[in-house]
Amino acid sequence: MSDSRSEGPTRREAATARRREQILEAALARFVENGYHQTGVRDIAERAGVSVGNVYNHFPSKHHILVEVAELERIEFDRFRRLLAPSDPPASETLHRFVSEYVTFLATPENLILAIELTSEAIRQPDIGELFVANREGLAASLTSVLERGVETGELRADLDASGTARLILELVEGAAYRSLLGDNPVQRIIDDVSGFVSAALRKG
Amino acid sequence: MSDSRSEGPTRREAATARRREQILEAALARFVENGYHQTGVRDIAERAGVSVGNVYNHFPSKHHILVEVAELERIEFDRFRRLLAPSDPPASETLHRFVSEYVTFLATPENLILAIELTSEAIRQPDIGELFVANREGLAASLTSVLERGVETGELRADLDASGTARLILELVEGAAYRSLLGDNPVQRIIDDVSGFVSAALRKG
DNA sequence: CCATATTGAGCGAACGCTCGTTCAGTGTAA
DNA sequence: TTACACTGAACGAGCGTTCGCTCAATATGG
Repeated sequence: MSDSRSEGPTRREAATARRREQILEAALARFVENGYHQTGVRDIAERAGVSVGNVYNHFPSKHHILVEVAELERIEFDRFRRLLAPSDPPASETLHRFVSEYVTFLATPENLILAIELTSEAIRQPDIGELFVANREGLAASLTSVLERGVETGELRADLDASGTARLILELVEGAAYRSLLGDNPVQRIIDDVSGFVSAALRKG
Repeated sequence: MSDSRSEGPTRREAATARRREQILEAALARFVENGYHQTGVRDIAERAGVSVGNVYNHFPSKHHILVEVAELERIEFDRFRRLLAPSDPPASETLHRFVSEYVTFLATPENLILAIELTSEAIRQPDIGELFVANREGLAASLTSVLERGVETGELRADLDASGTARLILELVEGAAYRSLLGDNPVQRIIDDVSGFVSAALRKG
C-alpha cells in the first residue's frame, strides 16, 4: 500500500532484487571456494536456496554472473580510491596507509583468491579483461596523483615517473599478497617489506 | 643390434619416451591456448596425434599431466638461476641483466599465460602449489645471494633485507609482465621501469 | 637362427556423470 | 485476470576415465 504509486519499488520488485543479490553472493562464495570453472550453476542455485531455472530468470548466463561478480570488485576498489583522494597529510604518509590497507585487503584469502580467479579469466574473456584493466587503471590514476603531489612538494624524487611508478607499486602489493597466501607469511611483515622498499625507491637521493 | 645389450634404451623404449614428450608438449600448448579446465583429454590426444586411451598409457590422469607441465617450468627457471650464479660483474649489473631476461621471458604470452594458469591452479591443488613455491624459492635464493654480494662489496644499501627484497623484485617483474600482456605495453619500457625502480630502491643513500 | 610366448603401446567405443541451458507448468502478488 | 518469479525435469553436449581388443617389438626355449 505504502509506496506503490509513482516511484518506489513494489514489494515484489524488492523481493526480486533481493533474490538477485542472493544469487550473486552465492556465486561469489562458490567461485572463491572452488573456482569459476569448478563451480556449476547447480552449486550456485543450491547455495542461494533457489532452483537452477530461477538463476536463469535473473541472469542470462553463467558468464554474466561472473561479469557482475567482477563488477562487485570495483565497488571495493572505490574504497581505496577514496583513501587516495586529495588531502592534507604528506604523500608518503598517504602512501603508507594505502599500502597497509591494500595489503591487508588482499591478504584476506577470499579477496585474493577472487582477484586471482579474475586475473586468470581476464586472459581469455575480453569483457572481464576490460573490467579488470579499468579497475586497475582507476586505482593507478589515483595513486599517480598522490605521487605527483609528493613530487611537487619536493617530498619525493623529482625525476619520478609517477604513472609508471604507481603501477609498479600496485604490482608489488599484489605479488606480495599472493606470496603471503601460498607461503603464509605474516601480513605485518609483508606490509613493512613493501613499505620499506617503496619508500626507498621514492625518496630523494 | 647396436645397444640392445646392458644399458642403452631399446628402440621401443626410445619411441615410448618420444610419445610421452609429444603428449606433454601437446598438453602444454592446449593449456596455454584454452586453459587447463577448458582443455579436454581428447584435445590433448588430438593435438599429439594419438588416441585418448593411449594418453592414459603414458599418464595416470589429466591432473598428472598438469603436474609434469609445471615441472617443465622448473627447467626454464634453472636458466635464470644460472644467470644469477656467482660471477665477477658488479651486483647491479647482474641484477639488471636478470630483470631484463626475466621480463623478456614473461612478456612472451605463452610463458606468462602458463604461469598464470599455474598460479591459479596452485591455490587449490596442493602438489602444484608446492612445486610452484619451490620454483619461486629457488629463484629467490639465487637472487638473494646476488643482493648479499652487492651489500658486502658496499655497492648496495647496507641495511638491505636481501631475502625479502629478492622476493619483492620477483613480484615486481611478474606483475609488470602481466600488465604488459593485458595492456600491451612495450617490453623495453617495462624493463626500464622495473630496473629504474629496483635500482632506486637498492642504491646507497 | 628360427619359432613361439610375452609384453605393452596404441586404438576408439562406451561408461557414468556433470555441464550450461531450456521449458512447460504452478503459485502468487499486483 | 494478468504478469512473472519460481520450480525441477529434461536436453544434448562434453567431461575424465575404462574397457576389450589388436598388433608389432621384444624376450625366451629349442
